Amino acid sequence: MSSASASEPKTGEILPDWVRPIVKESLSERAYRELRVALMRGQLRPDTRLRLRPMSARFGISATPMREALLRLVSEKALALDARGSVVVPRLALDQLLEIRAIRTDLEGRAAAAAIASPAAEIDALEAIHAQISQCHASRDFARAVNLNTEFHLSLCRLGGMPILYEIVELLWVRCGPILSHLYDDGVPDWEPHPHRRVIDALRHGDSDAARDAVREDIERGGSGLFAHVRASPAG
Amino acid sequence: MSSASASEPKTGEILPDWVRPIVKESLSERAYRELRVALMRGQLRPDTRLRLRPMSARFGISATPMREALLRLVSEKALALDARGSVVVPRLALDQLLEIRAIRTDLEGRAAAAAIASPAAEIDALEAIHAQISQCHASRDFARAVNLNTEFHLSLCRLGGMPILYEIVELLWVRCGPILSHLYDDGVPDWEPHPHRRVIDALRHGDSDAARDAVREDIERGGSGLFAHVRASPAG
DNA sequence: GTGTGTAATTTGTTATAACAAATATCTGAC
DNA sequence: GTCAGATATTTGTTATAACAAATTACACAC
Repeated sequence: MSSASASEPKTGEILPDWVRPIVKESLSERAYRELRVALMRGQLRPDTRLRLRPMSARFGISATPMREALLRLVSEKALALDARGSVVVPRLALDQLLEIRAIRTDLEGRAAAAAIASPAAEIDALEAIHAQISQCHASRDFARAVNLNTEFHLSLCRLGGMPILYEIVELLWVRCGPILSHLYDDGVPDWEPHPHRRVIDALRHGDSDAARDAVREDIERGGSGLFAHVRASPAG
Repeated sequence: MSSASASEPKTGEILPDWVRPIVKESLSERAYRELRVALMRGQLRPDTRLRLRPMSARFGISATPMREALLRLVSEKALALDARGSVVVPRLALDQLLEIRAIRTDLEGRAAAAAIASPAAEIDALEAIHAQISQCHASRDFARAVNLNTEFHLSLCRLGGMPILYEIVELLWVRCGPILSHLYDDGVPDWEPHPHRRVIDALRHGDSDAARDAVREDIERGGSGLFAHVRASPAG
């Protein structure tokens, strides 16, 4: 799927938008995709067991494509296998959360630096997302703020024009999905200016170093609410 | 598999070494692993088609686990699907090779910096690998040099103690596997001192910045032989 | 009540079969 | 020889069944 899939409309379409590439999606891919967005939206709680046959019944498909979808997410480590071989929603360990943050620092930082080449319209779109985030903060709609924050980071990452890097980062976000809903458990940070704003300004000024540093700071200082929902790392 | 698998013996084992954790490996996992090492060793040429039933016959298993193994490698982008849905060994595009190199710069650099905490024995092991590489250069055994070079980088990466980062980097190496055998097509670089050596020295001195910079330089200056075997990047 | 054994069910895994679409092979006309 | 068309085979996909191992349910003793 991937590169030929619906992920990147990208090229300026002349055709009316009901003309879209025929994507013949297999049953396993559809199940995969649905489970993936459910994960990213925090709709699957850690330790939830996803048994094969009940799941395939819920999706109205047979065991074979269901298993393919589940195993694919396992291979991406968005899901995991317990001792029995059952698929479960994994619980992040502290080590893992810290490591993911460090990797995101590198990769999202690089993407942000590369994003200074973006057309102004794309930067405007980024700013629009952040404006919505600010609104959600004001109205204390944290559930939506979480999803918008994810969208901000992934959109920025996409602007970097590095598809391989983007997919890696996206996988890292999926892995954090099950605990992302607790992002604001510590309350709304009162940074002034908000790092997102600094990113946007840096992009507008073509300052790649500033863009990189701003994202890095956003990653490093944010997300404190997640740590409470993380498993103490195993002894080893 | 991964975290519970055989990848990390790690903890100082007291038990005799014939006592090893019983790994009940499913048929699909075995096929997956074999294909993966074949890829990493460059034994599968780009554009090779891996048809489902012939492959399952070759492995002596049925189509179901064979398909699982193939689709898993597809999801890791170590393999790809052509228009027909057949699994093929992908041909890297120039953009992709450049992007992989950039990402490796970040991630292997971070791992190298983190590796300064490694015990001396591990650094010795790294040095031993590089010594073998030098021997291969002298005897012009490039096939082995390629594999040893991979081993050097992955071992260094493992020393960083960041398992998530390690797996990402390993996937990037697998993706380069099919063209890796051409690493020395441009001849043996006559860098003095070899960046590997600078890495080792930096680790011994606990100089994380130097370690990071040395790996980065190794990545950025090396691998020129690969570019001839890369597909011109698609227009978009 | 608590425990213990057995039976029934459910689990993941693998093999096999059915299906449509695509590919390959063959046949025959010219 | 070349080309057209029909047939046969092979392709990926999905469903179903068979299997062993694990889990659960349940009945019965104490």
